[in-house]
Amino acid sequence: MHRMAVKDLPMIRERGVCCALPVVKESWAEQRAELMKALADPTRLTMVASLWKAGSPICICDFTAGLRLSQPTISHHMARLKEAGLVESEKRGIWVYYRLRDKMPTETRKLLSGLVG
Amino acid sequence: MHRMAVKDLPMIRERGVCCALPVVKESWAEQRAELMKALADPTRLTMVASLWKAGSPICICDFTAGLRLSQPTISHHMARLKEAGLVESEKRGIWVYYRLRDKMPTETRKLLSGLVG
DNA sequence: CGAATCCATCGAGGATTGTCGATGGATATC
DNA sequence: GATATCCATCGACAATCCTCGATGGATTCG
Repeated sequence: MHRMAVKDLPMIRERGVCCALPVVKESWAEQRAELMKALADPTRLTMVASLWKAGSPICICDFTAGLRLSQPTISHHMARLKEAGLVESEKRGIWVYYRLRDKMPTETRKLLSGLVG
Repeated sequence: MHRMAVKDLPMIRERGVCCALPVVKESWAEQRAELMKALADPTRLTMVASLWKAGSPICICDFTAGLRLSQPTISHHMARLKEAGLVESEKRGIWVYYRLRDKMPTETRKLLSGLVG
């Protein structure tokens, strides 16, 4: 990537006029930040990574057993992932199985790939 | 990616024994979650995207002017990015220029590429 | 039917976060 | 030296988040 050399930094700049380069809020930032928040937790990252690597549904009870957190906390984290559109669930008897969502935006899938794979 | 069909889900499972599949906390999760937290904010995402696309240092005063936030808030967000090892700064007169950090882990750079590019 | 298991939801406590105004240091201009 | 500009830090406030115990619905086993 091309990068401006340090010595090329403007030495002089008109004081009080700071908009030499227009910086505006990115339109996608809000939505993308929501996705990042859903992934900004070690427990949820582990959940996503496990589901990704397993390639098959995992009972939530296995997360409750394997991670060192209470059952409500595990349930809360999984609900958070579901709300973000990352996982989907299916009830099977008294058990509930979670898996990565089938239909995911390409960019989201790419992001997960970079995170986990 | 191979995905187990719904009908292949185990119908019966021994009650009270939930560790059919060992799920353990991923070793990289903690560190990676810190990086995700740094990126889990629309303002900071915009900052990183602007620096990425510009390919050259940007005066922080341009962020203060362009984004609709107070100067201390902009400064705080940038400090957060710096703390996460995503940007580095250089003082030039009374101005401070920020740029994406030169030496960044490959995985981090890949993540940014998927986010911004 | 009664007991046991799995799970989601509720309510609460403590920690973290995003935002701002106020303040002061550093630097350049007059 | 006095003044003005840029910026980081501090203190504070409201909002959000992570975690847990308690509770109740759903389901299965005896």
